[in-house]
Order: sequence, then structure tokens, then C-alpha cells
Amino acid sequence: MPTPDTKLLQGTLEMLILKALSLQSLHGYAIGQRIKQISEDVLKVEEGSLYPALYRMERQGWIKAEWGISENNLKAKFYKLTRAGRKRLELEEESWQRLADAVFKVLAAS
Amino acid sequence: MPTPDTKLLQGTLEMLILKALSLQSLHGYAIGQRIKQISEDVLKVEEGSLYPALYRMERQGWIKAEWGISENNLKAKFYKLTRAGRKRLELEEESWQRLADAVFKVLAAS
DNA sequence: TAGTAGTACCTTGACAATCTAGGTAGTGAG
DNA sequence: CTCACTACCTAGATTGTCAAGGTACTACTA
Repeated sequence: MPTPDTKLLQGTLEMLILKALSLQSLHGYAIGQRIKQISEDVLKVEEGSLYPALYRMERQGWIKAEWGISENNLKAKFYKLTRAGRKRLELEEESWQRLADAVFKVLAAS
Repeated sequence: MPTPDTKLLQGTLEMLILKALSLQSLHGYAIGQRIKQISEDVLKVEEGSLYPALYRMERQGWIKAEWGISENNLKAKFYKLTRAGRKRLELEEESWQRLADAVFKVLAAS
């Protein structure tokens, strides 16, 4: 239940990560920052949600990881979208549109 | 994760129920039907989700139940919104707007 | 050179919402 | 008298997220 100040809409995390990576390869930590920034501080991805999600997605083959060095000279794992991930993103976006539209329809009913 | 054909957006069920009841008092079974109908078959509320949600919400004081007889002459539990429930609905709608907007913002980023 | 703030990763355990899959019982139509 | 449908209910499993902890490295500043 979205207690009036949830940080995420449940079920959208993977889509948001895929979307962030579709613009640019990023390391894990940066993905969280990016989502927070683009959403203007509304969406906050806790690390305890982020990293498990990244493993799930790598296991599924949507993303691929590679160790590198961050902007700040620190060891960091960079993720990039795979072809399968790009397809998956499309699916999730469609599904989100359908469902969000449906929710709006119910809220607009009178 | 919204497997491309989830029935609900997680976390929206209580809001949808509150909204349905804000238009008209209904019995449990009818709430599910109504949501399905208004959303044009996109949102499907499983009974295993619906009834537990109704108990939670009654415990919270958002809704009140009363036994009665349905349109089909069957024993049925009718729910109506309380003042607290009406307030709660407002809160959840605001919260949903904020979060859905944020998600759209991320999806629109480039 | 010691301390601190920040970056970047990771894990464990708990919790809450939803779904699956069962069940009961009554009504009304054929 | 059977079948489809209405209407309620519950148990158990799964899943996603969060809270709260942790490690280790860099860069700054005092």
C-alpha cells in the first residue's frame, strides 16, 4: 500500500533501471543517483533494493556487468543493457502504460 | 516486477477499492467486478487479494461492513466508506499522482 | 598523519502485498 | 437435479522492497 511516502511504486524498479541504462551505461551506485535526480527526488532507490535487482536482471540476461574505475577513481561495476534488456524494457513500458492508464481511468470514474 | 501481464499495479489496490466505494456502497464481490469493468478488463482483482485487503481496511477504519442481501438475493457483505476512508483516499490519490508523474518523468528522459 | 566525508559495493532478515489454489453455500435456469 | 454463477473465506508460497548492518578505498582538511 503506498503509505503516503513510499519511495517507489512497487514493481517499477527494474523498468527504471533498464531505462536509466538505455540512456547510458552506469555503475550500480550511479543508477540510483540518476533515478533520484531525473525524478526530482521523488523516487529513491535504496541500495538494499538496487543490488538484488541488478543480480536478478543480470541472471535474466537483461544487463551485463563489467568491473571498471569510476569517475572518482574507485573500483566500480559498470552495467550495460543487452539486446534482450532493450526488448524487455519495451515490454515493461507498454505494460506500465496499460496499467497506469487503467488506474487513471478508475480514479477518473464518477 | 510487472511481468508483462500483471493484473494490478502493486500498491494501488486499496486506493482502487476506496475509489470504487466513494462512488457507491458495494459488496465485496461487486468491488472486484466494478474495478475490472471501469478499467475495461485491464485490472483484475483476485479474490485472494480482495478480501484480505477489505479486512485490513476495515481494521484501519477506512471502511465499514454490514451484512445485507445482494441484487441476486444472496447474503452479501456491503462496504461503505467512512469519513476517515475518504480522507485516506485523498492521500493515496496525491501520492499516486506524485509517484506516477515521477515514473513518467524517468521514462521520458533522454 | 589522523580523522572524516563521501563513494561504491554487498548481505541478512524481516515484512507486506499479492497470487494460487483450494474451499463452502446459496440461487436460478434448464 | 445438475450446472453455472454469485458471494464469501483461508492457507501457503512467492516476491519485491526496505532497514540496517557491514567492508574498503579515495580525497580532503586540520
